[in-house]
Amino acid sequence: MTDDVSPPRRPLTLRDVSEVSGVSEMTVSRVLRNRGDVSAGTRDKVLAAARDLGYVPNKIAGALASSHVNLVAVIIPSLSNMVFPEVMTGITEVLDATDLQPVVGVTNYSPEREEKVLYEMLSWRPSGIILAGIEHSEASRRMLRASGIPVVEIMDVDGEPVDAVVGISHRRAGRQMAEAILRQGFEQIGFIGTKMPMDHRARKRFEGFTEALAKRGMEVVDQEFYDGGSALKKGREMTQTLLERSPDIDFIYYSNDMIGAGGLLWCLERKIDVPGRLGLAGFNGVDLLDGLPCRLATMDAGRAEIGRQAARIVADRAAGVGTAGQRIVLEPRLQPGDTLKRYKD
Amino acid sequence: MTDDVSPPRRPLTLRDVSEVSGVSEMTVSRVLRNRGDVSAGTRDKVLAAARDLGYVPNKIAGALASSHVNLVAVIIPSLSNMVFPEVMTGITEVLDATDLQPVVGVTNYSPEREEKVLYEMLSWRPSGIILAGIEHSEASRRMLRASGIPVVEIMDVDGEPVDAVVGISHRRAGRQMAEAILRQGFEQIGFIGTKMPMDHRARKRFEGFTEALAKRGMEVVDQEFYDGGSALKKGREMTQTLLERSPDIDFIYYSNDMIGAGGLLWCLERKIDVPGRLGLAGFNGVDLLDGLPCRLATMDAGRAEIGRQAARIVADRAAGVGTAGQRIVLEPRLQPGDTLKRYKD
DNA sequence: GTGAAAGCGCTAACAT
DNA sequence: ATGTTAGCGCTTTCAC
Repeated sequence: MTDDVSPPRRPLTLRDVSEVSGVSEMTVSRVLRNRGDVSAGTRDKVLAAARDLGYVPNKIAGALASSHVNLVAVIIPSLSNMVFPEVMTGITEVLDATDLQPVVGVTNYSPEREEKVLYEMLSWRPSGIILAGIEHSEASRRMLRASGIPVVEIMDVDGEPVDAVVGISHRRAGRQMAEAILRQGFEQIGFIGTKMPMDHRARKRFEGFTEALAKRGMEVVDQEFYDGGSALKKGREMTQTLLERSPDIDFIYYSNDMIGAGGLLWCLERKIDVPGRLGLAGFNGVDLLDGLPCRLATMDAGRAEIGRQAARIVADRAAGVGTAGQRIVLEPRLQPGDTLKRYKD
Repeated sequence: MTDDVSPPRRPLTLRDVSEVSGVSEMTVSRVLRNRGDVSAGTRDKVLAAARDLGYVPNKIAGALASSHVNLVAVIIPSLSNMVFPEVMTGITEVLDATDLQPVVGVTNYSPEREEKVLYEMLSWRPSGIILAGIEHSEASRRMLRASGIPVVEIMDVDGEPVDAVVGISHRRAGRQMAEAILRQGFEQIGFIGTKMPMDHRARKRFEGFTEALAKRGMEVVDQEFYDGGSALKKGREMTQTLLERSPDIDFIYYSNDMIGAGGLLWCLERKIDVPGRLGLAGFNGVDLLDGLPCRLATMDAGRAEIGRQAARIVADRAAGVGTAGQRIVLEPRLQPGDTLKRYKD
């Protein structure tokens, strides 16, 4: 083995490895990709040369020549969210067993950014695209369709997917939560949520929720929307605001677990009887809730499972098996915790 | 404008746009990259053709031809962490003003995975690499050096960087926290942390911490380490364990805010006088703390700022300005909150 | 302002 | 088991 090389002015190429090992570029290429038959001797020579030189293949050239890219674009609205990291875990878990590599792009819930990120990623011709949500700009949908690449929209199934879709019905999740609440005899129901325009899934849950109430001739008696800042703190503040404005409220439905947890902490401090005097529920089933003094009722969307299924679809399609336009609808799981059940049903 | 096209069997190329618009490939290329002089008329024809066809450039070919890739590889240990998303925010903020695009890879604190992700990313010849931590396998360091690409190691400055580095000294952060605690007259100090081998920064903080105690002839009287699960819950459980085993403890230093918050919640429930009977401190300055009933003492590492500085270095180097081997040391900021100060100093 | 030719570093396909 | 040829879709360079 030679000395450590000093930083090269020109990136190394197959040719360099070929010259050092005395083997043709083609054979070097074969060795480096474990493709075709290569004798053990040649193999070792090549590997040694590549290692000594510190050669790293140029996938740009490789991809152009083979028109094959082992990248899967994953486009999500946010990282600070607790929910998408879990989806990523599921995706990685499945892709790790293949030669596909996830590449993450973040949109910050902005359709314009989504369009830009999508364009950028498509221009690298990935083997598949996984993107959060089912609402996209018309231009984005056109790009997706025109790409000819397997597309999996995740999280939400309420709408018209471009190709495959894996998720839950958020409308249904909202409906189910409303029904569970009504079943416990709560009657004055308030809502605290994110400002909607950006978050379609939260909006759909709210719609399903109010719809189920309406079916019983009821409606949300008061509501409050927030927009950034520490979710836990916001939950606290908004819960106080809501209860001061509408003291009769006996249940609050939160659009996510973080603000719900804030509300719960506030109630516990105030010694409010939960759920006797006031019931609470959130959405997501986040890990965090495990550490709270009492467990917030919530609904788990099975995010890791969504990631796994989406990755599986992409992996299959990339391998040439599997069919376009699959639709996988998962069932949200109600987790009653300690803040919902006044009676055993 | 023509009808919407049906999904093409073959991805579109410049040549397609060229034929439709009746302009040479070269000119089409110029228009699409806003390069060189093109007459307004030609320009419009080309743009219209590209839009109608739904053409998305092939960056693989472009990158090969120009040997220029507008990607910045960002390699981090985890997404579920609350800290890296903030770093990403800082990175994105700066790169958004350039034509560079961050691409995220996740290592799950595994050196082997780091090596693999790094190799994979280097093979796409990005314009820069930002990676968390300063400890890497020898093979990884060799790859980084050999790549000739600007490298910025972030978060931690205690060690020998490959090239540039932006972060804080975690050893110093640990030392400072110990000093702040001693200044408040605490004497029986316990520690609760992550199992170390994976997390070098937590280890260094602990080392700095014990070192500062040792300087006063003191040591950590008891400690407890954890390894996964809900951090909040673990914080709770381990705090209980520690205090039952060593009831004399009057301060607990946590290796991060999440377990610290769990401990704090547990103390509040037990009506333990904080910080009179027991002081608490964590590390990171996470947003979450804002929503707790009382503010945990912590130390902010300026994560967004780290991201911004790292991105700035990469952007400058990619633009040909700036020099290799920069070293930016940020100062951790103590946030005393409500769980540290028994006296005004 | 526009076009033609050459080639980026690799791999598919076909020799041998 | 190994080598040769052609070309992936762009951009650089130079010519007009």
